[in-house]
Order: sequence, then structure tokens, then C-alpha cells
Amino acid sequence: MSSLSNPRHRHGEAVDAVFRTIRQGIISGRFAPGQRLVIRDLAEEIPYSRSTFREALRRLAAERLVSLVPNRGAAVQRLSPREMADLFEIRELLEGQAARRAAEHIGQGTHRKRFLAMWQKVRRGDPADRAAFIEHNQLFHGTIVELSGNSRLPEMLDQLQIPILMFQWRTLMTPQEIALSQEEHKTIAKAILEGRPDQAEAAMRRHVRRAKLRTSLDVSASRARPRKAASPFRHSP
Amino acid sequence: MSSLSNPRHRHGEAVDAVFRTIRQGIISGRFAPGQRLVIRDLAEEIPYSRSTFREALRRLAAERLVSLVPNRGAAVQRLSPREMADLFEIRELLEGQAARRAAEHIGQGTHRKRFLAMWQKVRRGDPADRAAFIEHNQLFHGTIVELSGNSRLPEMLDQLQIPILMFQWRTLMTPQEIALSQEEHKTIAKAILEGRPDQAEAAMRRHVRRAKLRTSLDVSASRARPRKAASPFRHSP
DNA sequence: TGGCGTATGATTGTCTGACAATTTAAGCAG
DNA sequence: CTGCTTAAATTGTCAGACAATCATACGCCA
Repeated sequence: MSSLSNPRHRHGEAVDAVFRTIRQGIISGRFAPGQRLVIRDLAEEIPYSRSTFREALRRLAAERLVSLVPNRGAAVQRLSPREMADLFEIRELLEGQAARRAAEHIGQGTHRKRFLAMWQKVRRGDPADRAAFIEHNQLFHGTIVELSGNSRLPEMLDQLQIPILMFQWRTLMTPQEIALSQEEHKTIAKAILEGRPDQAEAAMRRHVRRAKLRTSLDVSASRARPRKAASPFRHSP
Repeated sequence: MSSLSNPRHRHGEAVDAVFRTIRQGIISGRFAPGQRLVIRDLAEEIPYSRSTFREALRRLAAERLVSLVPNRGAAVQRLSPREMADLFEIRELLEGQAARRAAEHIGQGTHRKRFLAMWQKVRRGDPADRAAFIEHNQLFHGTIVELSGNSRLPEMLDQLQIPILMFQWRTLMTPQEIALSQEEHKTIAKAILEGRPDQAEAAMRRHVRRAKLRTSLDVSASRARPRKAASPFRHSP
């Protein structure tokens, strides 16, 4: 049975539905990096027409989730360790700035209330529950980025985060590492709630840098074992 | 006569050609912010099929150059002063980091050679020649961003720059302002060539911040005179 | 006159079939 | 084994049909 369900949507939302379905498939690992996305095959799982798929793939390509080569179609984007590091570099900058702004705007009103509501959910997570941590982690970072007040940051960081999510679901993050991450979250939350922009930015940048180190280890680990670096076209490995 | 020419392309590049044509039309002001992009009308100027246009518009929407509302089609994205300021905030961060990295990597080899080649072209521009300045400005910033070594920065900043370009062509930048901008470029170039990351980043951030102030003035000026803020649909004003 | 529901036309969105262009894989000759 | 030719598969573009939805104009009634 197909894990990719196909509920019907209102007129004018088919492309969006397909886009989200494929994106979720990429994040969850249903479609592996490098795997070709052949429209005819996709249409068997998700019953929409070719033009709908073409539009969805065009959008996925614009967001760098798939590569789209003329006359060769689409394939799930494969990131080199270098490109992954580049993403983290940008994330460190943007999330650091988001934390700074969040600390500046925290005030006593709705922003603080919203932040505290999030923090209540997140503060005491079980380091052994990996799935819960991933969810809490997204909520934590997402809330801070939204509270930054910058209208573009959320969508930009969402995009940047997707390749990292692809790893997270597969990677084995130890409870110790999760506990460490939670400690770092605590430091960030404290700085924001106390309205200290400099500390908030510094703590967030440190946090992202450490996450990069953890993930980079995973990257080099997955590179350690040999793999076909060749083109992803014609029946994937 | 149509200013949007339509040369034929190789098989598999129609969407890309349409995408670039429309994007250029947006940057140059051929399509004004808020203007609706009706496929039938577009197809009269640029002879491609509707599905081709739909894919191109889908990509333009993913890059935030047009808004795409279900059952209402596409319109050139209109930015509020606030959103414009948000873009500058991100640009300041990213370009500052690019300048830092460029200073770190400048060395004595190809990077330095490439930077100097650019600087030779740019260093002595006539402040009265607005078009030349815009071109030089793009070259200056583009080179630094590429020399940063981060693979994602160029495309990200390209996108962020487009709304600013849309203004630049219409706005009246005085020779005095251009001369000032050139002085700032000189400071940045010096810091990069001397391999001083801190100074390079600081100078670049200052430069972007000042550009923001200049542009923000234009924004509020164009907001000062009344205009229809209403929906852009059904024959544009 | 003015507000409100309805009819109408225009536009969008989706789907399907056709065809050419291109790539990939396989077969063959040397 | 190498290089060329052939064949199949896939992509890319186009044209047309149709339903869904929107925007406007109209008519109705107060």
C-alpha cells in the first residue's frame, strides 16, 4: 500500500498537494538522495496528471530539493559534505540573528506569552525519545525565528533545514547528545527571556555550530563507506 | 513591437527561457509590481504554450518574484517597506559574511587575481553614469559573494537583490550618492585585499546599511504619494 | 437610490493525447 | 575491447477539452 495517500483537494490546489507529498517523501527518506523521480512512476503512487507533477517538480527544483536537468528529468538533490557545511554556515548567521531579534522584541506581551507556551512544551523532554526531540527542536527553532519579526526568515530557514532533517531521521543521535542539545536550548531560552540580544545570538550560534559538528561527523561517516557517486539516472542503485 | 524577443531554444529549455524573459521584464519594470500576469496575454508577446507559462510562473512564485493565488493566477510581487527592510537585514548579514570569507581566502593565487581583475574594471567609474554604476555594483558584490567560497550564497543573494534592482532602475540616485557608494566599495576592497576579515565584514555591513537607508527613503517617498493599494486583479490601474 | 442575490463571461486549473527531441541502453561490426 | 548504429524509454512542448472559480454586471426589491 502506498504510504503517500492521495486525498482529493479543492480546485486549484493539486500542484500544492503533490508538492507537499513529494517534499514529505524526500524528508522522510521515502525518496532517497540521488533517486530519480520519474513522472510515470510517481503518477502510479499519486494519481495526478503529468502537467501537475511537472509544476510541482519545477517548484521543488526552485527550492533546491530536487535537481532538474534538461531532457533528463528530476532527481532528489544530493548534498556533498561541503554543501552541507555551507548550509550550516548560513543557518548559523540567520538563526543567530533571529535569536538576537527575538530577545530584543520579547517584551511582556504576546511575544513573551507565545515563547513561554512553546517553552513549557519543550523544556522537559525525554532525551531517550528521539522523535519527540526532533519535533520539539523544530518547534523551538521555529518559534524563535517567527518571533524575530523578519518576514523572510521563516521560509528561508525552513528551506535550509530540510537537508538536515533528511539526515536527522536516519542518523543515530544518542540520548547524551540530545540532552546536550536541550541544555543549549535552555541557555538560549534564558537569554531571550531576559532580553539579552548579544547573549542570545552568541548562544544560538554556538548551538548551531555544535549541531554542525555533530552532523558533519555523520556525513563523514556515511562517506566512509563506499558508495556509487555516479549519475543517478537509469534505475537507481 | 515586442521588447520581449522570442528566440527559439533547444528542446528542454522553453520554460527556462520564459522564466528568464518574465524575470527580466519584472526587473526592468516592463511588468510593474502588482500587475497581473495573465497567461493568455503573455502568450501573445511570448509565443509559448500555456503549460510552459504555468511552469515558469510556478518557479517565479517559488522565488517570490510573483505571487500565485489559487484560482486567481499570478501577479508581480509587491513589497511593503517593511518587507524591503527585512530583505536588507538579511542581505547585511549574508554579504557581511561573504566579505569576511573573501578576506580570509584572498591569498595570493587565483582568488586575488580574480578580485583584482574585477576591481580594475570597477574602481574608476564615472559617478554621473548611472547605468555603469549599477553594472559595476552588481559585479563588485557578485565577485565578493562568489569568492566567499560558500556555494549557496550567490544564488540566495541574487534572489534577495532583485527587488532592490527593481527600485534602482527607477530611482534617482544622485552622482553624490554614487560617489559615496564608490568610496565605500574602496574601503571594502582594501580590507579584503589586505586580508582583514573583521574590517571587511564591518565595512560591508556598513555599506549595506547605508544602501538600505538610501533605498528606504525612496520607498517612503513612493509611499508618500497616494496609490491604489487594492487588489491587483481585474485590469490593473 | 441603494443593497443584495443571481446570471454571465472571463480566467484559472486540471487532465489527456499527440508528437518531436533527447538520452540511455543494447546490439553489432571491426 | 572499442566505437558506431539502432532501438526503446523518457522527457519536453504543444493543443484542446472541460470543470471550477472568480469578477463583474444585471436585475430585483425595498
